[in-house]
Amino acid sequence: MRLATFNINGVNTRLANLLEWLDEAEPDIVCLQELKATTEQFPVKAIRDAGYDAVWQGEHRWNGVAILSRIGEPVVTRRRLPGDEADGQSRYVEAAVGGVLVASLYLPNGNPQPGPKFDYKLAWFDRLARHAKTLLKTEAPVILAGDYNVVPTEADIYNSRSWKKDALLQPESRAAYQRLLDQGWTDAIRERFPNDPPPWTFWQYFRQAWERDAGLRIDHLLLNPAAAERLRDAGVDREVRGREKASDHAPTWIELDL
DNA sequence: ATGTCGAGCAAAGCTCGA
Repeated sequence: MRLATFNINGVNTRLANLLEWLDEAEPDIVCLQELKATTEQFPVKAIRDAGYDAVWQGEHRWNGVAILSRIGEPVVTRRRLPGDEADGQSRYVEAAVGGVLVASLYLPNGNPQPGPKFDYKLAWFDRLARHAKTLLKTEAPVILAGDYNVVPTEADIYNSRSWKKDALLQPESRAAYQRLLDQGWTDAIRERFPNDPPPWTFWQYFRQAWERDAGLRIDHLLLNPAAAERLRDAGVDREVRGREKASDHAPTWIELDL
C-alpha cells in the first residue's frame, strides 16, 4: 500500500496539478491539507472521476483537510481534534480505510512568534499528543500524516540562518514534535534516510527557493509500531514542486507491506 | 528585513495567511 501526504495549497486552484500527480503516482491513500475550500467547494466529482473516494472537512478561505482512497471508501472516525470545543479551524480528519487508521492533519503555522498564533500552535500540539497517545497502541497500523509545520532538527533544513525567528524552528515546536516521537511514533522519512540528509518537502515561493533547492522538511508521516514494522520505503515526489502553478509543498509518501 | 502567491471583499487595491 502506498500512502501519501500532500499540502496542496488550494485544492481548486491546483486541481490540475493534483490530478496529474494522482494519475502518475497512483497512491492508494492520500492525505491533503490546505484545501482552501469550503466543504461545498470540494471538487468531489473530479476526484471521483480520477478513481478516488474521499472524505473531507472544509473551511472558508483557509485550512481544510481530506483523505482520498482508491482501495475502498474511508470511514470517518473523527472530523476534529479533541480537546477544544471552541476551535473551529478545519485541521484534522481521521478515517479507517484498507485496514489502517489514517489521520490527515494540518498543524498551525504559528507565525509570527511570539504571539497568540504561536500559543495556538503549541496548544494544538498538546492536543495532538494527547490524542496520539490513545492511538499509539492500536493493533492495526496507524499513520498520522500531514503538514506539521515543524523542522524537527538542523538536518531538516538547507540552512537555518534566515529562519531563526520562524515558528517552524523554535525550540518549543521541536520539543513538541520530539515528545510525539518519544511516545513511540516513527518518523518514516527519517527512518528511511537515517544517515543521509533527508529529502525536503517544502520550498517557499520567495527568493527562488526552489531554484536554489533551499528546502525544508515539514511534512511528516508518523507510524505506530504496527505500521512501522511494515514500512518498506518512503520518499518525496520532488519534481511535482517544479511544475507550473505548483503548490509550495511536494507529495511525501510511504510504502507499507500489508 | 526582505520576498511570492492567491483569494476575499467589492469594484481596485488592500489585507490576510503562509
